[in-house]
Parts: sequence; structure tokens; C-alpha cells
Amino acid sequence: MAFGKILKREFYERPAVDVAKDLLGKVLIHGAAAGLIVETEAYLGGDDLAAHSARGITNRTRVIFGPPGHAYVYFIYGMYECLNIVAEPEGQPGCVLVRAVEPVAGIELMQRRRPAARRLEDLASGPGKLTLAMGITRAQNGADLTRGTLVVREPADPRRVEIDVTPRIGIRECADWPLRFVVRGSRFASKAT
DNA sequence: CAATAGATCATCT
DNA sequence: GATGATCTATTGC
Repeated sequence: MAFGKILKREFYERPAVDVAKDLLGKVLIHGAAAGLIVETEAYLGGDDLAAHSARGITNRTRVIFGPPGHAYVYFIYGMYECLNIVAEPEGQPGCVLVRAVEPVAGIELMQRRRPAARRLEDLASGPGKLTLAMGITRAQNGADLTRGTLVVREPADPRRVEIDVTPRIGIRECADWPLRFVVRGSRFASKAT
């Protein structure tokens, strides 16, 4: 694989907002499938009531309070899974929802897993689509993203990207907080920009 | 095009 | 028992 180094634990051990912005342009890899991250959202601790961690530690939210650089995968709407990456030092809640990637490897595999996607731009242009395309399920909940089959790497060809900031999608609480980050001009981001 | 309904279940009240 | 960090197909302009 012609990608750069795996991001280290320290990358994730920072405020969720910083991690969310800096993940744009990095490469999400699961097995043979890989994609450039083009859209993320930050979910914070404190008074961010939109975050799953806002009501404290439960069986489901446990990993959000755990060490950074791990995956938080949850099941939503009876049908879809969403991938988050835990940020902040251990003990502090905070994570980054990965909403969309630009497919760069294992594209045929992803297309097989997403027959409904007619165009490359629709393969992983949303949190539910992304997990389907990449084959990510709750089996990956708690997985360490600095080792194993699910990792994030530096891109082979790092490019500087411009970032658009918008409110987060699909939430009721804190619906106007500017915590969604999108690679400007990307055709692979979700549509509700 | 935009708007809407339906699918479907883990989690928390 | 209600709700939700969604997606797709379908309907109606």
C-alpha cells in the first residue's frame, strides 16, 4: 500500500475539534478498502447535548470516555452503523464522526457492498454509506486505530485542503453549533451541505 | 428537481 | 414505549 505512516496515539489525544479538522485528507483503511476522509463532525464533552456521551458513561458510551485513537461504532435507525474516532485524553469524552470518504482503493469491493450506489460519489458520501462500503460494523467497536486492520494513515500525496465549517447534520440539540468540517469543493461529501 | 414515507432495533425513559 | 449523529425509493411538481 502506497500510503504514509499510521497516525499515532498523540494525534488523537487532543481536543475533538482539532482532531476533526486534521482528519480531513487523511486515509481511512479497513482491509483492502481505503478512502480519503472528506467530511467529519466533532462531538464534545461538557454542554454538548447532541453527543451520546452527554448523559454519562453507559455500556454504549463507554469507549468515548476511554483512550483516544479507538473506534466508537454505534447502531442507528434500526439499520445503519456510524463510525466515530475517539479523541481527547483518556477519561474525557469527545469523538469525531467520520461522515464521508473519497474512495481510493478497493473500489470494486466497496461497489459490491453498496449496490445502490450508481456513482463513485455516492459510495461513501454519508456515515451509513461509509460503514457499509468499508465493511465496518459494531464488531469494530473499541478497535485500536493505531494497529490492526482498521487504521488511519497519512496520505501518499499530502495536499493542503481548504475547510468549510457548518452546523452538524441530523441532530436536535445544539443544532447550530459549527462543528461539521468538509473539504471545500469535494464531490464526495454528503449532499446536505 | 423537492418532499416524504418506510424500513427496523438498540438504547434509554 | 419513543426516539434516533440515516438511506432509499417513490411520489408529485
